[in-house]
Amino acid sequence: MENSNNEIENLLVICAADEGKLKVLLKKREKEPYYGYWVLPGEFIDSNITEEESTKQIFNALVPFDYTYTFQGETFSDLNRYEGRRVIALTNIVITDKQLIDLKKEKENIEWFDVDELPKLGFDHGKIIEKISTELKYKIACNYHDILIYLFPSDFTLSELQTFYESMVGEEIDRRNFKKKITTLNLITDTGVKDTLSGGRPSTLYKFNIESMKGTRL
Amino acid sequence: MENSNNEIENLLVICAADEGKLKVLLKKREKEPYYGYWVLPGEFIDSNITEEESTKQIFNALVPFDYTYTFQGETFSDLNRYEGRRVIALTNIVITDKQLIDLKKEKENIEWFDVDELPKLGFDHGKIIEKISTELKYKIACNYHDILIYLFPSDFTLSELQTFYESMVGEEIDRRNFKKKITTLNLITDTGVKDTLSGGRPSTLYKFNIESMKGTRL
DNA sequence: ACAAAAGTGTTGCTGTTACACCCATGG
DNA sequence: CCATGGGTGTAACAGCAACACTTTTGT
Repeated sequence: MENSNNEIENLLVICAADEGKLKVLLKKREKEPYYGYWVLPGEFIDSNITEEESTKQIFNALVPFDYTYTFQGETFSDLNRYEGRRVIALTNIVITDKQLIDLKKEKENIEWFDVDELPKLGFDHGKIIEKISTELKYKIACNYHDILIYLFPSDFTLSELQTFYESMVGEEIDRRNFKKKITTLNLITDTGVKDTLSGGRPSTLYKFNIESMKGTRL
Repeated sequence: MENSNNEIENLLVICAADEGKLKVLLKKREKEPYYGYWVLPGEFIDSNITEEESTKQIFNALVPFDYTYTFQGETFSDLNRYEGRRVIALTNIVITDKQLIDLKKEKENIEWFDVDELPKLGFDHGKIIEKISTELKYKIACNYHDILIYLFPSDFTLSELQTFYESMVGEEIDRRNFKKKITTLNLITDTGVKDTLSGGRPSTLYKFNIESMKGTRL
């Protein structure tokens, strides 16, 4: 066979870290099928648009600025995954900063959800998010530190980072040992600023040392 | 947009371990474009065949038995990757045993190549193999031991395994330390059989302990 | 007897775990 | 002054790296 004919969609899994949890941005669907359900933002693509352009386009339809980091996820191709038809879903993971999106969130039909506490999802998007978040957790657990830079672009406290890290690897870590680990690896720098928003003693705000993190793969 | 129209192909990266190296099975192309070049075996797919069926079909067109392990690789979608058209390439990595395929190789137009010493390849298949073999190397380096079971299904010597492992992680390891590592993890069992084919003292043949390896991810 | 490859143990080092008390702030 | 959360050091242990000589076979 020298030709074929398929429908393709590009789905975005837009991720951010907040309150020590991995969040994903979902959109409330405005038409049938699955009217009113939550789904991953996406669009059908045709053979004249690149995956990257499509990703940017979907993202910009939600918020008016650019993301900093994206990479391809698994492709889903079950025969009946889209209303009985086989629409192949490419997925792209977009890492962004939750605060940025919150600032400009005038739209009522998009919302962040904790990946472990999802609402009712349309199509097979529940399965997709589950697979991709598992993959992300493995990557972070396997010390692909690069991803953390994008999840924590601005200053953060050690507790924030630790809580997030713990939820990714699924186990608790001693505070002192955690600090030792990342300071030994030279991953963070004290910004000199303190955060007084928490209940007790103000916590130091850190930022990542971008140089030390490039290619720090286990 | 609620419909789209795309050409899709499924490409197989069929892998085996031999002489301590990662090998990939290529096919000599029998028509234009790229007549006579080496390419990944594959086929165009349509919306009525599953990815798994297609993978099996492509594999069986080359050899008359089944593979034991397969998983999805990256998807390639550059606008002009297929003769100026955008044909989206799904990839599937198939892990098999080189000896099996050698036994039945009556075909002249398929051949194993070392992933680091490839011939002239058609289309963008060089780039595809490079990306996927890098990914595979990372997985093996990150202790996804499962893959090794399928690359070494039959008895093997420690040197064989070590040479292969070294070429995957890109560094040399002390023989004693390597043995210590995998015996501590309980990964292998002495089969009692010796291999007298090498030059010197006969080497012990081992097999993997399948039970100990399930989910041994870092 | 020699060449080729396999087999084996010990020591130091380094990174990891376990663990508890004091400090700075707000109410 | 009390509640809340943040900050810090040390000692035992485990896993990892470095290292060289002996054994078994074929020729």
